[in-house]
Amino acid sequence: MSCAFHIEKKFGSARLARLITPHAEIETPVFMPVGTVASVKAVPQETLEELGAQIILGNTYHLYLRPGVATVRKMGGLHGFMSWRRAILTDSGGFQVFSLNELRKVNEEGVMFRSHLDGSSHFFSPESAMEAQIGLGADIIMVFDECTEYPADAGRARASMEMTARWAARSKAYFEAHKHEVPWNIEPRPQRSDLSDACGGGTDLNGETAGAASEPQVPRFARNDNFHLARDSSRFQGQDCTQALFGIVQGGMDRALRKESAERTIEIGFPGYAIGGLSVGEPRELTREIVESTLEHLPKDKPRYLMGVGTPEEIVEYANLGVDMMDCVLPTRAARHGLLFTSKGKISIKQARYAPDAGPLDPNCGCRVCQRYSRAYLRHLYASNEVLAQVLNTIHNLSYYLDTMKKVRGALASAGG
RNA sequence: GCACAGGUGGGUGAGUGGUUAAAGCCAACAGACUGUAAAUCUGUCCCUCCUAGCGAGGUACGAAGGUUCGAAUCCUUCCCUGUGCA
Repeated sequence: MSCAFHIEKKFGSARLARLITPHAEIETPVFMPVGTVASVKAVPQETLEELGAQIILGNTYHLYLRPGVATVRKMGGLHGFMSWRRAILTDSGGFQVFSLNELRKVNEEGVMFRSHLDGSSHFFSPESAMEAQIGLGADIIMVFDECTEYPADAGRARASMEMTARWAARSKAYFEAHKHEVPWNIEPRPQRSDLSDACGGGTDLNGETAGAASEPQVPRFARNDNFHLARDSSRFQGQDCTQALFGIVQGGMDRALRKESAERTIEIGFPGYAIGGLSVGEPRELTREIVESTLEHLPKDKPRYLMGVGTPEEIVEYANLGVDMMDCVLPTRAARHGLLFTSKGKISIKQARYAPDAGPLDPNCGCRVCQRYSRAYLRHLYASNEVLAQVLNTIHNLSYYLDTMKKVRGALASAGG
C-alpha cells in the first residue's frame, strides 16, 4: 500500500476524507503550499506547521539542478534535508516542460532542458524523473507529463495527451521496479526498540539520541508534533510502505480528449489522479468547465488532485466539485508582490491609502499577522523593501488559504446534520 | 573680495548647437500574478485640450538678455552652491 484514501463523508460532489501517506495523515480537501526548491518562500517550516500545512510541494526539476538528488538522498530525502516531518509531494518537472519553453526541447524519449541556472543541458525522461523523485523521497510523486500549452489546436492537444499517456506508463513501470529505493528504505537508521518501523527508518519523530552518532547529517525532529507518521499507525503496520505515484490527466481544453486521457490513465492504474494542464492562461470559466467534466471520469474512491489552482474562491469551488487536493503558487507569490487575500477581497498593501491605516489586514483573520500588525506597518514594510514584508505577507496569505480549506472541511463535516 | 568647480523635471544624474518634454536609475502611483527562471513583470509619472493619437497647444534645463534657421548646450550680466586662498 503506497497510500490509503478513506472517504469519511460525501456532500453533493464534495468529499471529506483522510489521505494516509508514509509521513502523515492528511485531511482533505487540502490546500498544499508550494515549496519549489525545498522552501515555501519566506516561511520557515515551524511556521508552516503552526499554520496547519499538512503537505507541501517540492519540485523535481529545481531540486535536481540544485542541490542535486544525491545530496538530498544522503540527508534522508527531502524530509530530512529540509526538516519537514509532515507529508511532501513532488512535481515531476512536467510543468517545467511548459513553463521553460524557451529552454527545452521535447521528443518522445523525454525533454532536453537547458538549466536556467548555468545553461547546462539536462535530459529528463519518465524514467529519470522517477529516479529523481524516488531519491527525493516525497510521500506522493507525480508521473512525468507534458503540461500542454494554451491555446493548443486539436492535433497538438491530442498528440500531447497521447505522449503524456505513454510517459505515464513508462513512469509507472520504472517506479514499480524501483519504488523500494526511497531514502527511508535503502539507508535504514539503526533499529530502535521503541519504534515499530514498517518503513525502515529515515525520519525519526521521537528524536532521541540513538543513531545520532552514526548518522549525524540527518536532522532530528522536534518532539511535540501532533502529526504522526502514518506508517506507524495501525493502518500501515506490516504493509508495503512506499511512495504513492499519481497519474496526470491532460487533454487541453477538449472534453473528449480529457475523457480519453482519464480513461487511459486509469487503465494504467494509480492510487491517485491529477488534473493537469489547467491554469495555463485559459479563461477561468473554461477551467471550471474542464475540471467539472474531467472529474466525472475519475474514480470516486481515489484522491483527485487539481494541479496549480487557484484563487481562494476557486479552491472552495473546486473542493465543492469534488477535488481533494490543490496547490498553487498564488498565495506565496502574490504575497511577495504585495497582494493579500482577505475575507473582504484582495488588498494591494502597497497602496497609499493604507499608509495611515491602523487597522488589521483582515479583521476576520486569526493569523499572527492580523492579530499583531497594522496595515500601516505592513504597507511600510513593503514600501521599504523589507524582507519582513515578504515573511508576514506570505504567512497571512497561506494562513488565509489554509483556513479557507479548513472551513470547507468543517462545513463538510457538519453538512446535512 | 579673488580663483577654480558647479547650478537639468520629486531625488540622483546623462545630455555640451538640430527626431530633447529631455536617457538611465531611484522614489511615487496604478495594474498583473494560478503544478514558481517571479522580493518579479507592465504601465503612468510638467500642464491643458480633444476625434485619445508614436494627437494639438503651452510651459521647462538658476535668472535676464543676446548669437543662430534652430539653444539645456555658444556669448554677456546677475543670482546661488561647493572648495581653496585672502
